[in-house]
Amino acid sequence: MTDPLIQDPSETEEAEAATKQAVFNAAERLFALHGFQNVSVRDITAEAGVNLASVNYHFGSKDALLFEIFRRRTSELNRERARMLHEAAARHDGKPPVRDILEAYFAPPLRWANPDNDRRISVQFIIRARSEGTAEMREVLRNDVSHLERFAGALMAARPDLPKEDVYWRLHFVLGMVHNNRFAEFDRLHHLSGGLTREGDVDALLKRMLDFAEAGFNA
Amino acid sequence: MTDPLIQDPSETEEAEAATKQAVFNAAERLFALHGFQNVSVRDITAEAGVNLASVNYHFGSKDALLFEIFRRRTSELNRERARMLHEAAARHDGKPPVRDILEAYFAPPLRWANPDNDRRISVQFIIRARSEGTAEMREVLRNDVSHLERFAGALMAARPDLPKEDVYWRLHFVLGMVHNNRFAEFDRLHHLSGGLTREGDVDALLKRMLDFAEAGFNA
DNA sequence: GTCTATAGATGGATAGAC
DNA sequence: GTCTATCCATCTATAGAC
Repeated sequence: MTDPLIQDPSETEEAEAATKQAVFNAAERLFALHGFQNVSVRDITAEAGVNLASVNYHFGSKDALLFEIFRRRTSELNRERARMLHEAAARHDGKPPVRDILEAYFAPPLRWANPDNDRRISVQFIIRARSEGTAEMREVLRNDVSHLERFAGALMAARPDLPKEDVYWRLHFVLGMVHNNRFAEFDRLHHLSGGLTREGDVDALLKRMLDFAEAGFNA
Repeated sequence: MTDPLIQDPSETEEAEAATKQAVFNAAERLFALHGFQNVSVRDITAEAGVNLASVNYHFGSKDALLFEIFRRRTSELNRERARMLHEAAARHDGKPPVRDILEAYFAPPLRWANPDNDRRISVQFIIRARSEGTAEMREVLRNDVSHLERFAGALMAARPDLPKEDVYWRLHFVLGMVHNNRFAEFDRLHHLSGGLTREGDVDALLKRMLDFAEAGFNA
């Protein structure tokens, strides 16, 4: 690399990585805010400040870009949940109580959604993927139940007296609570309550969710 | 109307109404199953067995058709909920308990979703509208909180000891439980539970939801 | 690698014949 | 009122110049 005409490869890689990352971030943000079908490749490249062909060059296609964002974010989120569940198990001789299990599921997306957290937008992206995702993404969601199985198993161990059928249904209700935490729903609630509710206080929201879900689960 | 060449106007009106109704039904079904953006005017007219121009002739535009379905179905659903809430109040001297209030909110969409009910698809349409709706529809949802205010007020009367802020948050959690009742989520739950859960039994599902929500609300 | 220009496909809307 | 043919806008993807 003594030839001054040859650009430092690390610089080239960094520039390439920077463009790719700019596209990734802009796409995640726009998809999360406006929905998958309402955002065009032109919108993304304009937001990222790169040329129109960048999406296809770096990701292959719009759908492939969407899928890569989806895969990375769900993977990161579920890993964090699994880690918290593991820690809860370690604290309780392998048998954590219901509330600790639910906290391992609730806390990661709530922390991400903190107003001063960079990942705030990622939560909205993931929630949107659940209802607007492509067939490919829904297939992944449908088949990748492994992380949910860990939580279902932990709940059954915590409440061995409860029929498994009941555990699954109550888990379904708990999931509904999480998936409903969208910007639009918070806005509506804020409007309805005359400004009483403030979703910015994630610690308070986590406690509210846990109080409700724990009581419901142990009904 | 003695001239046999003049068609009976009621027949004409019926034919027109039949075409319009066919478009309405096909659109509701396709939108509910595949999402708003994934269904074209061509898909709708093909499904309805009418010509391509029918949508614009009878409804003005694709968006206007979408909005008309949305308006009619949400109106019908909320009227049924209001009626049940009114009946619950009549049964309890104007102060129904939490469980009866929640039942008035839960029961109508669950009854509609019964497998042998024609309105089964309408519930899915409404749920989809909440996340995929146009700006116009979301604006209606945001502003038309009147029916939710009735339920919030009833809950506050049932639990005057509870801070209003808590009532709103718990109502938010309850709404999440309802909005999560989609085909895709039921499929996923069915897959996860190894077939233990059967959402076809709406009476059993209503009881499960009420047990969970009542306990959560009274936590 | 970047960017422009454009191909190729799709969809909403409409004119005009019947 | 119905239906066909078509216009026009938009979008993804890509070829080719630099």
